[in-house]
Amino acid sequence: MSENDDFALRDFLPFLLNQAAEESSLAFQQIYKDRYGMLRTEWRVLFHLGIFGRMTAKEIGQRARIHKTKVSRAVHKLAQKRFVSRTRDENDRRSEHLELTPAGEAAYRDLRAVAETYDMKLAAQFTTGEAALLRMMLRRLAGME
Amino acid sequence: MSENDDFALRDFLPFLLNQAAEESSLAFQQIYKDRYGMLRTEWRVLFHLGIFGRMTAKEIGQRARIHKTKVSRAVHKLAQKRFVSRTRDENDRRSEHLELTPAGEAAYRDLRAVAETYDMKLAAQFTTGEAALLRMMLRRLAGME
DNA sequence: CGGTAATAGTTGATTTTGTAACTAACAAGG
DNA sequence: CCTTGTTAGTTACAAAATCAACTATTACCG
Repeated sequence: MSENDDFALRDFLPFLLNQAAEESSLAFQQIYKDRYGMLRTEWRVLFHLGIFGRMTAKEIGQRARIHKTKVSRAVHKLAQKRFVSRTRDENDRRSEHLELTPAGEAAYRDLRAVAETYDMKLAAQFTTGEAALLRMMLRRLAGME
Repeated sequence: MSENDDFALRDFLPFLLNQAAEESSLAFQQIYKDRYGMLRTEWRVLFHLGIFGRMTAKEIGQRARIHKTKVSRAVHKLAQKRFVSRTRDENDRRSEHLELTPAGEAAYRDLRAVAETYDMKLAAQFTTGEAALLRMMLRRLAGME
């Protein structure tokens, strides 16, 4: 039997990253799910529109690295909830521009406030320098440089 | 419209952690999927048995924070593949002890070697000290201290 | 003991995701 | 124009995750 190998699962980065991601998403997930019945992709789309303003589904997918079918379904649900409006591009009628409605804006602002507080709480476990380094390293690992 | 807010999605830790986790898991996932037809939970269970030796489904779930239905299904598939053997506990016949078969051992050793190499490659993006700090911070975020 | 509660693990129904194929619109070359 | 190729987005079907209910067994307590 190969017990006590020197390989430590608790140090394996993909494992560790997943555990940290799951754990740190939990409480925030609960909020956007309970308050607005949203899924992960939905709040991401909502935030993208809240931060960058009007954009197309494709642009969102590229920025957030979300597959187009996921974006499509998220946009559909957000539109059902009257959080986003969709208007066809008159020059290229394949694509449509997405924008937050006032209700969507309100939800975004609410969740953004929650996110800010939440993020600060997470980061407070470290020194300012450590937290900055962490974000930098995560961006590099995510290929978001 | 609320464009250009000071909130930056690319710095939001739950988002960042998820992106890093997904990106860094991708290539490794491809390997255990292609070579052994495994899912994420399956290789996790395999690794737990490989590292810690004989244990029950419940223990695995607790250590890895995986829900019991996920563990149950993963164990089922690993047993189908003849990678784990199951033997009932004679004192408490509700639970059963799981153990890697020789074939399971082989798969574990193979994947462990891949994981080690892969982890080193990921960590090589940083200095030794940075990498150690990263793992420490991730463990803290994951509640694995 | 006997009945209720707790535990290990499984199964089934519902939701969500992933993959591939599809529609509609535009582009480019002949 | 017309054929072929590309692009934005949707839909259909299969795979997987989630949640609740279930079985079998053991523990607790009057």
